[in-house]
Amino acid sequence: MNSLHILEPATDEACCVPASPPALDAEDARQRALVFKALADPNRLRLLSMVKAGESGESCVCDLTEPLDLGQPTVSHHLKILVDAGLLHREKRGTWAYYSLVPGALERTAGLLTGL
Amino acid sequence: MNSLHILEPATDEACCVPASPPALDAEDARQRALVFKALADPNRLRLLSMVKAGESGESCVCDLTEPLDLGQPTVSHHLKILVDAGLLHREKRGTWAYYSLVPGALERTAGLLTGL
DNA sequence: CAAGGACATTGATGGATGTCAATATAGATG
DNA sequence: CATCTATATTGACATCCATCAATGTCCTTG
Repeated sequence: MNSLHILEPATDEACCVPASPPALDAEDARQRALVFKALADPNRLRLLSMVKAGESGESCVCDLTEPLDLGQPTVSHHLKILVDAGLLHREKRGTWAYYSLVPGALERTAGLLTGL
Repeated sequence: MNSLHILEPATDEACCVPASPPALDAEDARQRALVFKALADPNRLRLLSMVKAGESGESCVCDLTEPLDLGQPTVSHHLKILVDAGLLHREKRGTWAYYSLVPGALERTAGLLTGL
């Protein structure tokens, strides 16, 4: 906090009362930043919205590759990042890999923001 | 969507019905990604939480520099990114620059997620 | 078993990003 | 005006990241 909530000493030193302990320790911040890193790419946001919009709740890579203007390896790479961030779930059935939203993941991530 | 919600044609082609139009056009996705890019750094998350925790709702750079383990120019740089993203507000009073949360910004950003 | 298809992995590359040291700016103060 | 202090800006540098081409893996099907 800075100390103008009651008064300043009237002399100098009006500022620079080091803010309360960071309120978010370095490790916690690092963990949360990982999720936002996963969201910090336009194509990954589009992937999430496409998976969410899919009627069955699932989409396979080939469904997702064409609408974006990206190669298949790039889409696989983005999907892996979203899975690692805990936002998407991956299930391999036969030749295809089906991706679906992890239930509640978007809401929990939203809570990371409002609960800062 | 992929067509297993009722049945597969039993033959081939079970997959690869290109997902509905991306549900999020490229430009919209790019804009949203900008906000999440601003959040995708541990030190910026800590800055946000410190500003929010400040009793007066404001913090100056010198309040924020010490708790993090960063130089002053680096903190100024991060703060600028948060301002550009529309998350923080900057007001210069005298020698000091006071940063405060833009009211509702975190909630609106959270809405970007749940409303994907 | 051979061939083909769906997806993942690897390696390379250009571009973005976080950090710092040095410097600039601008307000306060003597 | 000269100096000090708080903050911003610039330039450099190392690292990370998005993308692609090439290749590998695994399943299916003939």
